[in-house]
Amino acid sequence: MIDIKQLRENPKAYQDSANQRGVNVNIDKLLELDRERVELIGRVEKLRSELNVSGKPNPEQLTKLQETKGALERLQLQLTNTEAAYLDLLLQVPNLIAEGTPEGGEEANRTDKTWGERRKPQFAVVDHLTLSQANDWLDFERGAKVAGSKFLFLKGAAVKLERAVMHLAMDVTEQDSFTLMGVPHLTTERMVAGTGYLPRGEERQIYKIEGEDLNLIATSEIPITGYHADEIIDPADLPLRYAGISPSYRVEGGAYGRYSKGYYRVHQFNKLEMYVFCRPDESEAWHRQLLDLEEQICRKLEIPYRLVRIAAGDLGAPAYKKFDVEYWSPVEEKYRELMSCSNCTDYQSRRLNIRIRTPEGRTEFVHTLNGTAIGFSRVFIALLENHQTADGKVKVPEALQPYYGGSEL
RNA sequence: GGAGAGGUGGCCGAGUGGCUGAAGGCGCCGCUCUCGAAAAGCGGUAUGCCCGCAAGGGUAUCGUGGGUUCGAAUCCCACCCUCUCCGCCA
Repeated sequence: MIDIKQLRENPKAYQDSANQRGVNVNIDKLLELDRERVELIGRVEKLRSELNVSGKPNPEQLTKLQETKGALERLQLQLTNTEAAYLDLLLQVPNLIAEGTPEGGEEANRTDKTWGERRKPQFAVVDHLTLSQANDWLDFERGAKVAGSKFLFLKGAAVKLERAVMHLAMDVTEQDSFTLMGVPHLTTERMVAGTGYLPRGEERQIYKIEGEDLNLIATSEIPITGYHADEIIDPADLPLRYAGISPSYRVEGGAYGRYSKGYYRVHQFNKLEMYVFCRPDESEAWHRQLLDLEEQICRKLEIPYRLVRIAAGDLGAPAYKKFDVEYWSPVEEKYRELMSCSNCTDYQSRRLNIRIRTPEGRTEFVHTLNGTAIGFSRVFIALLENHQTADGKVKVPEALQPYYGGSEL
């Protein structure tokens, strides 16, 4: 959610943001509803103050009060309707866009940095699906039998590799003062929407439990954001850093195609997610820090990568500024998404009411940021493709060997 | 899942229809006293929204949502959560 006061002052910035993101929102309509709402609030509260008399009224006064009450009820109904329409629209307004964000869609994403040697092996690198099936690491057929397509069983060395990679990343984040978190894997709709995910509708990414206000999380970002919902945090406790480990459940409706084969896009994968609550003036610095940690993890795993600044049209509603880390795929001969890292400023904290008390005694919304430490499905692909040997083995990167307990799989 | 008890401000805790945003205490912040501190005394100490340049005013909030009433923390209904006991269970 955005700040209506800021929107009143600078409606154009919000309309521009929506337009650039390709979000269809009518800011003028919102402002109109806002004016209507304020006017109604004024009238409703005036009537209320007339009703707020204490003591026993005489019969004459009683008649008058009953009339006022009737008028209030009619106005109140109007206000409720206006307020609902207003809120509905307000919640659709995306965050502002950071300065320096490339305009345009995905094609406008800008590479900011490239690291690592892209391998050009003498042999044909086998894709992860073929290699995994040959070694019985991933079983999609039985995954489909048990739960449907895009579900899988992870087996043997793949399970050990997952444990090792997670453990390594947990150590990296913990050394940087992140508190490791196990989280509820189901949350209420308020938490889903508050984090900026759409719990229903066409674009829905979230599985819902029938008959209950519970949804499977698409990332631990959702319960972690909710962790501090409705709290006023002592600024001395900031930044609050968490690394949440959990499965991510995603509907991925219709998102098939050539590049989403195998483990790349599935309904469930395990993830370690970094999350920061910080003071508004520090979010820019924390964004860089999160990105740096993501790079550290890639380097330890010896995965060649590049940093991409996400263009306006490719930004989700909560993100003010976003980078992706993309791994080099020798199979596809291109870079593909591995991690992402967003500064959501006060978009999520407003929705979930997470504030600090300033030294002047005022309250202010915190800023929130998130970044992938490990999304195992894609890390698995990146490792298999980049550390494959001519004889169809996979070399374990040096930093990972102590965690894995071996040098190849 | 069943039975019972309960949910009031940062915390404890009064309050069963009318001036109660809410007694009292603790904590916290200021001031007085002191060389300083403690103690004591005095004062202050929720959040959202609306109007206002401001001072200030208005309104809402006593788990949540509805209802009764001129008026609800107090009465009624539904739901949520916590505690105790029973059942079930990794």
